[in-house]
Amino acid sequence: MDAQSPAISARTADAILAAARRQFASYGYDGTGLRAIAALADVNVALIGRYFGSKEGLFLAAVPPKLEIRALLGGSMSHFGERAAAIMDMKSGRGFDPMTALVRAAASPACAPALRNALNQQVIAPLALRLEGPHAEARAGMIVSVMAGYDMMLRVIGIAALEETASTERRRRLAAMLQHLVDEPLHMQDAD
Amino acid sequence: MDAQSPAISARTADAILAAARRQFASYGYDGTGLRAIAALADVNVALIGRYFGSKEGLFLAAVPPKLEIRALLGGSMSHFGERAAAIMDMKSGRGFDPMTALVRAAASPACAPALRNALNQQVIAPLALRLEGPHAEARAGMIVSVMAGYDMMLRVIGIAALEETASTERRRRLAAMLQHLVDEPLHMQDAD
DNA sequence: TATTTATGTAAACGGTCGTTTATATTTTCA
DNA sequence: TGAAAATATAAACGACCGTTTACATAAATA
Repeated sequence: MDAQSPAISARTADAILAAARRQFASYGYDGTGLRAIAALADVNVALIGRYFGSKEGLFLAAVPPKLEIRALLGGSMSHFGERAAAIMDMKSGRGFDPMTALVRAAASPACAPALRNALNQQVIAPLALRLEGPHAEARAGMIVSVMAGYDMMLRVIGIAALEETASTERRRRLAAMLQHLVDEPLHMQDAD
Repeated sequence: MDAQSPAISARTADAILAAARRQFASYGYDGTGLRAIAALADVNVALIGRYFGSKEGLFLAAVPPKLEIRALLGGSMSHFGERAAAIMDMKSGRGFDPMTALVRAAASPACAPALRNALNQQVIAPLALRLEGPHAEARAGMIVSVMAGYDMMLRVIGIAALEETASTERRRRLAAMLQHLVDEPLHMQDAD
């Protein structure tokens, strides 16, 4: 086989990817060690190097492809806020949450460029296509900002004011924020 | 002198604190090395240990005390959104920005608890006191979420959709988000 | 000046990290 | 079966980290 593309066992690669997603989402990029990923995947550390080249390569293969907003775009945009807020609230502790992984890894210089590109192409651009009215891209960016900030305060830092608020109350408020950005052209008609 | 409280030179301590703030805000907690801080402060590395005990001790002394919202609370709450958005937009590359430091450090387990406490006591609580109507704490938490998310997307990740939007346009949109949360009781009267 | 106190410095320690090298085991298939 | 390819492993490397120790200088004080 070609020396630059190592022998691949799909099962092993998937195990590594799954373990990496869990660790990156829980401990961020810097806080995650390759040995911990390998142990979780029940695999030797050196395999990570062979399969993904480097820690950065593994991160790029694991996290950015999972950043997408398609699940939120099914349905009418007049209920986008509710839909998005419901999904943001549903997150199970078990599964891998790409938004939390994004928030936890964003500060690492090795990740930021890839996350920026993935956000632009897989989230902001498709979302903007669904937004009517002017400044669609900017409003899409702002929608992502609100969701990321919410995730950061609720799950990464753990602000009591959010944690102790009833889930339905939190959802309603988040939904209003997001829907406001979707409907901005309507509001602007009776402003300045 | 007491063995537990080391000899202190206020000038040196301040130099270390200033350098630490710059580094933490630029590179996050994990991405900042004590040797880099020492070099920037023109000081020996060992002094950091003597003055602040540990890296975590230095961070706690440098960043959390700077997290406060007092500057935003001067004036009527009916213009809080505009005021906050203007200040968030004004950030110079030179100075130390505690909000960016927060976003960059939030993922590190050594920081999150202290940041949570500082946010609660120095930002959310005083802000909630100024909010009229129900759910003041939850709304204050949401206001902080929006500001942090905005900072993260604009400055830490660098989303083009926000960067390339005119500053006045960005400000207006952020201001509307924040003011919506301040005025929520008014909106709720003609909702459900 | 002599002695103590305050402050700063240099060097090393133990540990963890990402990565690499060299070797072993399993699988494929002619 | 036997050679070749694919896959996995163990061990080590060098670099950086936060921290500590032992020592040096400067300031203060008696």
